[in-house]
Amino acid sequence: MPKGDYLGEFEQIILLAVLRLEQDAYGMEVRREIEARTGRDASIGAVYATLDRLETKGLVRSQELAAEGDRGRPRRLYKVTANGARALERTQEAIASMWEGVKVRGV
Amino acid sequence: MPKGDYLGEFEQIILLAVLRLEQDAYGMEVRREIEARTGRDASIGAVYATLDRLETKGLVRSQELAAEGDRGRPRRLYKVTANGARALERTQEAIASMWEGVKVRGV
DNA sequence: TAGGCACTTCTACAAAGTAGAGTCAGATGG
DNA sequence: CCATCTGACTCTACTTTGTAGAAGTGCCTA
Repeated sequence: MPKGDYLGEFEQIILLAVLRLEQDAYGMEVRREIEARTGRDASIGAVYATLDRLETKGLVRSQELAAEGDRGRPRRLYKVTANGARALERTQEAIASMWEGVKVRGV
Repeated sequence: MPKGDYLGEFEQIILLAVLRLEQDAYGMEVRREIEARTGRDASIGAVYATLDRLETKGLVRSQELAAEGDRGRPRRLYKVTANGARALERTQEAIASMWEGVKVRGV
């Protein structure tokens, strides 16, 4: 059974947002995606700090993209690494195995 | 959409273990359940500290149970409160909504 | 009465979560 | 052209969670 570490709750959310956004995964957009999907109003600082930490752990990697025609400064595009995907799976499996057969009220 | 706070990763695991164990949810057993289900070898200190914090937040409540015929000191039995159940649902829903339609490798 | 077992408490520190002010680069417009 | 608006990212600082392991408690047994 899995050894190694698990992702924090917000780390999972961020990683999933990056996965969903594919070519569009930069900080501000990640934040918007989370807001759109879950209604959770994460502060921009929280998002970037978490992306940073995930990058340090090798779970995402990023590349700066010069602003083409766009306004403002260049954006930093994120992508989930293979390790990131694995960590996501591992974490989700652990939680799923705890949910198995559990009923909490109507669910 | 949900406002309010979300459970940490380990908090979810602990809460689920307490739910599963029903009448048997005391510290050491919670730890064993997690080990059995997920293979995760949580330290006993981690388990109790988390149960404590969940109790402070009103997500579980506990009662001391005198050891009847059993050996050792009395055990402290935990139960998930209605708020605890709600927090669990909220957190799980948020993560599920982020997973929706996402494919990570074979999954 | 020294140890051992089953459990809980305590202490201390590392990692994750969070907010918000600050900075950067262009766009707008008075 | 300077003020300020917008979209984006960086930094700083602090709180909450996660984690380990030693210490304490109460009973049991050699």
